[in-house]
Amino acid sequence: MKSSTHRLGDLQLRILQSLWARPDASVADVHSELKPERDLAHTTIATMLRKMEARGLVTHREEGRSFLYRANVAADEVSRSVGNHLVEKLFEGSLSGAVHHLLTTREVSRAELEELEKLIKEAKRRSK
Amino acid sequence: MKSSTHRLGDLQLRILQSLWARPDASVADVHSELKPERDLAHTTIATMLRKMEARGLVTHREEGRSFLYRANVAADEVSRSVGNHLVEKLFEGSLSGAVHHLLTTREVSRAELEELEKLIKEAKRRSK
DNA sequence: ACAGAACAACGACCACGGTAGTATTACCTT
DNA sequence: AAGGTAATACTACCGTGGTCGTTGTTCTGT
Repeated sequence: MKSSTHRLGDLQLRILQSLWARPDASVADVHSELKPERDLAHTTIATMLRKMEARGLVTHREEGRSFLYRANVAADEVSRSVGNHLVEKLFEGSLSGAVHHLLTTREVSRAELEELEKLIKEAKRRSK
Repeated sequence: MKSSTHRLGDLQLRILQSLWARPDASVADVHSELKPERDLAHTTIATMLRKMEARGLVTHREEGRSFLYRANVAADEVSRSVGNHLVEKLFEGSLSGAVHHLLTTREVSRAELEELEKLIKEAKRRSK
């Protein structure tokens, strides 16, 4: 729905993922969750969230003296947008080209291959 | 091999694609090829190429009074890097998650599905 | 020989992701 | 009441993608 949900920085994406996992999250919540992987200042998270709110990615409501942030874009929406953009730009819209590349350049377990086969069978059935 | 080939802007990627299609290309070549889709100034391409050279993405050699640019990163390398980065960040490393998302949110033709099945069979055989 | 085209070099500017320090305010504890 | 604590607001800064204009140089056509 929203325009250009694709260009998202790594931190923004990570913050969104943190928000998707819960109904609400304060700055401190997000900060402490990200602490192990990225040792950022509290204010960095706060600033980022404010910037993200300005772009419509999140919203907040007041709860006492804290803000509780909530994601304003769905995980589906973002992955669709980013994924499509990638396939479009990198593989000229060819899905099989994209998948082929993923298959040949990554380690793919047997289980994952089986899973993929199932997915494709299902897609075929659906498109029937 | 090179560090962080992943973060590439749209224009940079487009320029690389243009370079991959030929052995050498002058600024004018790239500019005229991109003209229909993006009406950019000649200097924009030149500046971008210079910046990209500073980052090791391309190289140039002098040919008379023009520069002939050549891609210094392989197409494979870039798509692998970008693709992996995406799967990592967006689907926590799950390839099937990524493919699943692509399958369910895009229009996929029957022919493409067949193509995918073939790819998977091949991958299974190879991993045997 | 001179005007103009072609081209690289350089600098400028904007947007934005990322990062954080400082200021301010409000609350809590002793 | 005072001092510490926790929270947001504001400002600033850097890197970089993207976009050009200007300038200087060199080549070329008449």
